[in-house]
Amino acid sequence: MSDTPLAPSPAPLSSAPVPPAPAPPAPLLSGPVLSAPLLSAPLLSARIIDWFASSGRALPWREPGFPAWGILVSEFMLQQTPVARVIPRLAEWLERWPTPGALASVPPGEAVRAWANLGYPRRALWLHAAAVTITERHDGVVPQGVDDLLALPGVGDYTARAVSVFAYGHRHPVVDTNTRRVIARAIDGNQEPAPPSNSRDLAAMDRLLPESVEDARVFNAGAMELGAIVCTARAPKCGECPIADACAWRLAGYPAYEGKRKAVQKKYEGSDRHVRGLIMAELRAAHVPVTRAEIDSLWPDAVQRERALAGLVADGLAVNAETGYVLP
DNA sequence: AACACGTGGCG
DNA sequence: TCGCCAAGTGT
Repeated sequence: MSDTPLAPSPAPLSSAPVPPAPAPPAPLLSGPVLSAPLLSAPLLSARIIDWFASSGRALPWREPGFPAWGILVSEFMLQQTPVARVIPRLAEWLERWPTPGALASVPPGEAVRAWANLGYPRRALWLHAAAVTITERHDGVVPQGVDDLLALPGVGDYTARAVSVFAYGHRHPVVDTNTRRVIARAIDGNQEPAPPSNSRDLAAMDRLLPESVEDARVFNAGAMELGAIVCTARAPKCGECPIADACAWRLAGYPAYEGKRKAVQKKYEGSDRHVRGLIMAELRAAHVPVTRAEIDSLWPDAVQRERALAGLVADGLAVNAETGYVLP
């Protein structure tokens, strides 16, 4: 299946993802990029809401009655970690620590250990610290307001809004990387969004947000879901998209992205992050202090090794005990 | 604003 | 194979 005689191969303008399967659309717009949706906002949101009801995934945190604490934990775990890897860890976590108070009562290192290989272990530390704050300052109840949530460590603008909306049903725009891509394509006619700008992105989402509190919640989730499983970064499935006929990017003929490229992710192999990861894996696995000798055996370059270890200590992820290093 | 920060799966 | 990407946050 290596030869594709049918491939039209029209001079690749860039390395941009090939326009989705059902090749370029029928009528191309000749004019400039649109500044408003072709579909009225209510019509567009209704399409996404209906599509979400029929095609959205049944994820744990979408189950009726899923606790606010569970939503908060899931949002922490989902920061830069794929859904499939989060699901089993989340279940374990909530079984062990069903409330913020339960988590707050154990040392932070326990949270880091249970975080396992989800990546970015500082999130486990932040989640533990958030549980402590919730326990001490909010009577053990996850706060509902965006400002209170924002004050928690590790909770930024996305997570604060997501919890307020998905756990409590408040009406706010929620913008994540998926939503940004959907808006960039469907509304702005661009393959990729411009670099994130909080005020701009929230305003854009706010213009589409249904008035009804319940519709707004579902629309927020639906826009994210659409970006996650249909309007994907690499090979969007426009054939499955509920708003394909109104998509500005599609109607413009899938122009390649022109704007600023997002910084290329630095190579992981051999990086400081790599070394930190090796040390953290060792600390998680050990139930007695990890000796210097053991740490030294993890990575040959002493300078880089020390930098990584010092960084972990500075971040509070490792503690220098009498006989070696331990989780906090 | 640009970068650091883990880990693994997929095309 | 290897670069891109994944429900971001903090500095």
